[in-house]
Amino acid sequence: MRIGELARRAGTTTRALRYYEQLGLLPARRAGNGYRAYGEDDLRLLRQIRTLQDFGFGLEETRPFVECLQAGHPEGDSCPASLEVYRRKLAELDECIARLQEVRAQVAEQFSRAELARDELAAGAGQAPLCELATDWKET
Amino acid sequence: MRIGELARRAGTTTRALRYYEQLGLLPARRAGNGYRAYGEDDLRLLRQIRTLQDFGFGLEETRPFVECLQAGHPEGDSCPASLEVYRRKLAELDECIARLQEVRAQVAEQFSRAELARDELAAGAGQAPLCELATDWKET
DNA sequence: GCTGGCCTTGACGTCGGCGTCAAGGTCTAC
DNA sequence: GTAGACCTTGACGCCGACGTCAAGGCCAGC
Repeated sequence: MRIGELARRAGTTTRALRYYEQLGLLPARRAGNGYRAYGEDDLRLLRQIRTLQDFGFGLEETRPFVECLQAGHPEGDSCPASLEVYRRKLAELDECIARLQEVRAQVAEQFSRAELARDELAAGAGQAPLCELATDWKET
Repeated sequence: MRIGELARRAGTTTRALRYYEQLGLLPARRAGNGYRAYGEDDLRLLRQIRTLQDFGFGLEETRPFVECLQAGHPEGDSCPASLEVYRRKLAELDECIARLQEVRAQVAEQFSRAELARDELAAGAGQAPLCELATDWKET
């Protein structure tokens, strides 16, 4: 299988595959004419990479999984190094989610405060004077 | 006030200030010698920028707030455009948090599945045969 | 033999928010 | 007059994961 077909079957681009090879992540054999030659195993490696990328893993973080598959293990996460990456990622996600939630709370607070201030200004420009007049009328 | 002092007082760098000016975000008057000259108002603008940046706002997203202050409003979020940015940001944050939580759940699932598989392999190498032998013993 | 579709390497561009260096001007204090 | 602390502009570097273009090689079908 040549690079174009592999890219199509994995739903990615030839440029990405060349980039992975450059990183040593997905090395390719070469045909006699210099073309990259891939097998079905490479499709598995590539799918592993893409799956993890969809989870937000950086390419370097996918390396243990790829190497695990290359070593002949049944799954990319059958190796301790992969499990360690899972653990680190979970901690990272928890921290990130917590930070975002805190930020969300602060932005929401600023937002409602600003809206309140706006409403008070609007009230001050119309309602309050009218009320004063109204009370004046009642008292007169 | 010159650029160095403003940077120190706002807890940022001169490079950042020059960059903001380049974006037209924080324009500076010039002294006779060509040095940038800032006032206390500029410190307020800058603090507004930094606060929003800490919330994860991009520089372009801070622009409505800065322009609002420059227009003489009491707060950076006293203008409709700023409130709109708040709203967009809240929606963005919600979406981002939701996506991360979904990813977290999927990674956690993969992780526990992988750990289970590992434990079963470990068991398969020792415990399971022992159990079979144990039942054999009972039945024999 | 020629068109068209594949492939090759190399190299520069992208996005954001600056960091960092270079070469030089300005002002103050001694 | 000179050291040193500030300032100026300009330009390249960085991070990650590629996109995009250029110039050229390989191969199948007509």
